[in-house]
Amino acid sequence: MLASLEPIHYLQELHPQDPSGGGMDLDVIDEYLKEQTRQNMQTRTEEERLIAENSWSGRFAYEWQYGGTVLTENTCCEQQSQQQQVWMNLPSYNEWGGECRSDPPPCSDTDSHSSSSGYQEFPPSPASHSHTTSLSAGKRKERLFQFLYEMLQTPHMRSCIWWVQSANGTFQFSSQNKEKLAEMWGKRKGNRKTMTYQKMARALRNYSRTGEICKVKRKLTYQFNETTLRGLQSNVQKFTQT
DNA sequence: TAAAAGGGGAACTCTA
DNA sequence: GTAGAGTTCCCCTTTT
Repeated sequence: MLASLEPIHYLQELHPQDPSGGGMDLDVIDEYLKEQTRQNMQTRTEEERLIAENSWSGRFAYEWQYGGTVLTENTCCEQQSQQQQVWMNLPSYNEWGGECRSDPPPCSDTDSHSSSSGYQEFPPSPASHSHTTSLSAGKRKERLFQFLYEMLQTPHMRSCIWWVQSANGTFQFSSQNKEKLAEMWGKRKGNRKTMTYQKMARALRNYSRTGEICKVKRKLTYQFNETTLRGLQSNVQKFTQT
């Protein structure tokens, strides 16, 4: 499903480098991309419009759990104008390949295996802003799998994390940029110390006990279970309907 | 063989 | 006070 909306060649054309390759200076790229993103908001490419067929205007998948009182009108509007989150067309349930597998099929069909060098710290600001706002409002905290799902729906994050098979919820971290993603998670949570991939992976392993996410026998690859994925998808649908 | 990744126990923090 | 959800540390094993 997503694969059809997000042909590999699209990404290859946009960002011909390997997502995990490079060893680039992320801070520099970060700054650069922030600037680029601001500009791109106004001049999105035709390809981006295609991929954003089900464009979603800036709300996060997890917000429903906050009871819908997450954002002030101001922050919400700010986000929408700053960040047109691209919302992928997600799979129907019958495409699910079963429960979490420990031995996934070869990923020749990696549907959004990013070639993006377009790392951008996400979100441009809403995370810390809306998140703290929501927390102070006494709502549930954002959970790691929600954060990861959000990142997976963010095209600019494809240098850090991407779908291997969106249809069954399989995703992969970039070996180059996984630490950056972990840092973002740590910042969003407001941790005292810097979050590392190792620590984030520890949290991910805890998910295997609850079954929300399980490890796949492939390097840096994990998989949402059906229920989790369904929940995350339906959250978004609720938002798009309201 | 070394480095990277994966794994898990256990104590700890933070928040609802 | 309690439970949930991580976070942090540490050490070991497996894979590349």
